[in-house]
Amino acid sequence: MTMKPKYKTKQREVLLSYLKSTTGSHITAGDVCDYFKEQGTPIGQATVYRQLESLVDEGIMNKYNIDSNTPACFEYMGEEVHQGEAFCFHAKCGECGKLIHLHCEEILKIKNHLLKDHGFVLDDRRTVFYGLCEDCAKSAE
Amino acid sequence: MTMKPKYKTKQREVLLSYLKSTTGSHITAGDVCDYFKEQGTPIGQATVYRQLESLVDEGIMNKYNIDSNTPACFEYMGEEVHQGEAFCFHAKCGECGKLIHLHCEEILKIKNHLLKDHGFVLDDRRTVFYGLCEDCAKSAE
DNA sequence: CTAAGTGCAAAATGTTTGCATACTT
DNA sequence: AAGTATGCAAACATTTTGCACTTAG
Repeated sequence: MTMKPKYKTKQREVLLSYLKSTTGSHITAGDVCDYFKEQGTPIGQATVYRQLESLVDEGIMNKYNIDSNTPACFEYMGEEVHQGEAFCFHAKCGECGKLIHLHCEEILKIKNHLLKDHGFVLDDRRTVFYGLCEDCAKSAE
Repeated sequence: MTMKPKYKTKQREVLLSYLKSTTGSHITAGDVCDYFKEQGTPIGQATVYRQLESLVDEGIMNKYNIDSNTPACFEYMGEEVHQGEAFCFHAKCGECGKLIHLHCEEILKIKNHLLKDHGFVLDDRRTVFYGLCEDCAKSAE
């Protein structure tokens, strides 16, 4: 577990506040950099990347790797401790790129199955289901 | 669907034959390039990437994006037509990198659930479950 | 005062592209 | 002959790193 002490810097504070404001949607490191640049208070990209990485370690942010060659997606998860209670899966449409949040109980079954029958501890926050959303599935066929 | 006519070139043949020999494991584009270089019969990396991409479109190979900043993983799926019948999910250990193949029926339930309740057509071949394998889960705690 | 964070510019990586040449059909 | 594929090198985009400097504890 990467859990070194954390300094409360101005950048981290401002970042965190902005990230919180994006709750429910997804942003890339680039988006974050752009935002602060436009605000006239730019933050070094190295800092953005490093903070984002820390926040993922801390469980405050989630990181999704949709495709190689596509920037990683981050999502604010809240600063409370998530002890395996909160769960949130994502389904990503490979066609239009839409990202669907799945909070339903059904999904938990698969988690239990993986654990019991495969000894595999599923990480809700890092798993993405790929496929086609309703709209794209229709127009595809 | 990207399905242009395909020429039967020497590179494609040799590639396909090698890829077939890797059935059951995973390789990166770099691995493929290295292999042929070592064999003394190098293939241009552009060709490797382009063929790999075609093969994915054709359903002969699968592509997995484990992490950004990590090369994409490819897996040989066979040249027979897979019409939604064959299914194969993967669980990836975020710790040791082990990749587990899941062929069990249980997993199909989630596919149906996503379809019925979310209108989402799950792509078996592109979805990867992230988490911890049995061994790593143990040593982690 | 020490450890950690910042920011810049420079690597590093993986993947894609332009283009002239060679091969398939 | 027409349409693809190949391969090289250059281009790209994202992410990481080295290093001197600043800041938090």
